[in-house]
Amino acid sequence: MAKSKKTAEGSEGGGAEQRRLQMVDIARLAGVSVSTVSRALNGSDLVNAETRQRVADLARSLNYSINFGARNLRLQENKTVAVVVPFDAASRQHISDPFFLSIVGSIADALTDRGYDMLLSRVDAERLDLASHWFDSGKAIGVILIGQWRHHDQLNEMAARKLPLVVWGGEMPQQLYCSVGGDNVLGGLLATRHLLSLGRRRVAFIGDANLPEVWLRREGYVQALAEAGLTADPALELPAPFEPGVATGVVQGFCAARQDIDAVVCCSDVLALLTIQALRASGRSVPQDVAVVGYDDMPLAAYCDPPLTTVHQPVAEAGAELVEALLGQLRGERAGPRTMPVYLKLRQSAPQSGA
Amino acid sequence: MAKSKKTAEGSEGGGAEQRRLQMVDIARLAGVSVSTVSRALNGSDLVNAETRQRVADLARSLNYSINFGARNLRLQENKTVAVVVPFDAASRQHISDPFFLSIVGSIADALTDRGYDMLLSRVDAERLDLASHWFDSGKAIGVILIGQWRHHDQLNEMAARKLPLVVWGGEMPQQLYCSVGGDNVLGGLLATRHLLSLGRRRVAFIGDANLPEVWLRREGYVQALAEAGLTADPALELPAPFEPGVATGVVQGFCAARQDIDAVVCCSDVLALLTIQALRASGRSVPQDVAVVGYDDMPLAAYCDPPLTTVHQPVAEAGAELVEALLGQLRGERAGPRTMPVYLKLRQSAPQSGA
DNA sequence: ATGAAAGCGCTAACAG
DNA sequence: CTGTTAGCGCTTTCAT
Repeated sequence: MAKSKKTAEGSEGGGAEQRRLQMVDIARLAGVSVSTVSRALNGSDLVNAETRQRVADLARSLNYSINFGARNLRLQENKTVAVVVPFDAASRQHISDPFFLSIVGSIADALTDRGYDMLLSRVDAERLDLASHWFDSGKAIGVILIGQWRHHDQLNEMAARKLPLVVWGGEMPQQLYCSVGGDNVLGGLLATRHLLSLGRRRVAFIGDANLPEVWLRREGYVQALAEAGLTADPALELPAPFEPGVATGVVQGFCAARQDIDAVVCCSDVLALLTIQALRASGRSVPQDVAVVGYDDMPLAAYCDPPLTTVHQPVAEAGAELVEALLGQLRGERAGPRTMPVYLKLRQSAPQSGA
Repeated sequence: MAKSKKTAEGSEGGGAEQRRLQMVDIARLAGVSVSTVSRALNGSDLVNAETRQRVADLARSLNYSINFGARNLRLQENKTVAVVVPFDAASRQHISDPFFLSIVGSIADALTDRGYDMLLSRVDAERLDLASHWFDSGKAIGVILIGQWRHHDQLNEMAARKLPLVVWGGEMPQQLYCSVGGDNVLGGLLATRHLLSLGRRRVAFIGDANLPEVWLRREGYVQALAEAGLTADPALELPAPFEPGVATGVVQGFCAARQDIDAVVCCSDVLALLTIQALRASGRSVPQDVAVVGYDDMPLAAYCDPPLTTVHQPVAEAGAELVEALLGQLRGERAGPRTMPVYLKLRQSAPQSGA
């Protein structure tokens, strides 16, 4: 408000705490015009090598860095990508699932490697469409959304509006947006098939099939059951959400009620952990009485009690895939959804039959 | 490069996929000047209420959002904060410790609540000073750094350069920068005192005391030992880093070599997990033979094997504290370091004596 | 109550 | 090779 001092606060005094250095300053000091400084700093060969060096040195010694806001405005360019993590509005649960956090880290690396900045934010999982704000406002050139949640429809609509968008999640029929994700059907299949190979026959499935990824995993689950001549029993399915706060009670109730199950496929490692606790609370041991398979293979999965047998998701590669998909889209490429391989990591919660 | 089409691509055709809507567009459609649109959208009462409404409606129906780059440039203002997570250059370990990730989530919430954006990035832990780039380049109004690591000196220098900076970490003597952190001395004290109260006498300490936070925790460790009439035995201290990749081998070697220890204070929950694994590998049980206390109380600490007794850090409050400290600094307040209380969360890895 | 014009820090024609 | 000039999209005096 009250800061209209234009040119003042020069180089004389000792208290230049405030104004940020800009091109005109280094231009003056170097005795050239701002254009020359601009060119020099951008390594243009239109400027004398000696001058270029002098300007560069001066800039470095003064610790000058360019004002990207101005540069971007002028160039109509932007190197920022918005990464948006949905949160559960009801519980207002924070970003906390280790898997989502890992994906974010992976994206951060991929963006950094390519010279992009990452704007991280959260959005109400019921209003995924609000994520387009980052693009609309020019703050980001595109959006990477972590998870589809319950709003496939909103995502399709965003894609229809030509929002540069990539979503971590499963590939659904008639999908307009670009998704990148693990092979969920395969994951569900491998997990279930393994449990059946252990001789288990009452295999429960824990996860909210309203979410595309879970729906697909359930497809794999059903398919594996069919291979073994079994059909899915609705009584063995529990639509628990990913948020531990909400899931805990639900899972406890389920485990206490279903004393007949001998195996569980969980849709995240955190759910698997909760399930194991609930099973023990109801007097059963894991894996002896009930074998449990998790999903994600989070970094800590190997250090749980017992170490989790789980479906490994390709987190390390995920970041690069998501970023490449987005940049490809911006280059005008018509990138379709991408499904990445997953595999079953065997540990103690559902060990190899011999173990 | 090849996009100099100025005014064209108007309202006629059907293929207006490209150019982003701007004030001049809605001005034209509303039949007013851009100044009026600007004022209307900013709720200035200099504009006729009816006009203001009409403009607002039009903007909303067209899904217009303002270009913040331009706005910020004009207003010399910026609502973006850089959050920087150091990474280990040697191992190129990703952001992965659950504790750091939790802190980031907490900061994200705090910033969102206050209407700020968060730019997330990583920096080489040996060159923390590079984090100032976000400020220097005008991309962010300040920097929140997660952890002090080995470069207290660089942080002091950054603060001396008047960089708006807040660091998660411990309070060190002669510190020029603003830090916010848990009470590390107290944490170390509580952990050690508890183990001693269990009758343990050979208490190891695992953590790299070159890091200020660890150094302070060790102070508490030494203090608790002194209370019990003991002195720290250098042979019981292991300077293991936080990165699991590097730490694993070091911890295994230590546990195999030191068969005499009966308790361990670890400087993170992940280190505690690694330690427990290593102890078991060398034939000892936890907590019977060796009791283990972790640090952080990460979300999964309760679900490990065994559930971890650990020093609880105030993650949920941390975000707000860090953000407030930074904003205070920007308002010119001379905010000193802030130390937040911690407490010991008792679980099975070092249970209450009765258990 | 509204419009015209200037300018935030930078880049890119366009002249020299 | 270098300087002058115009303008990115917006806000804000200054005139109406």
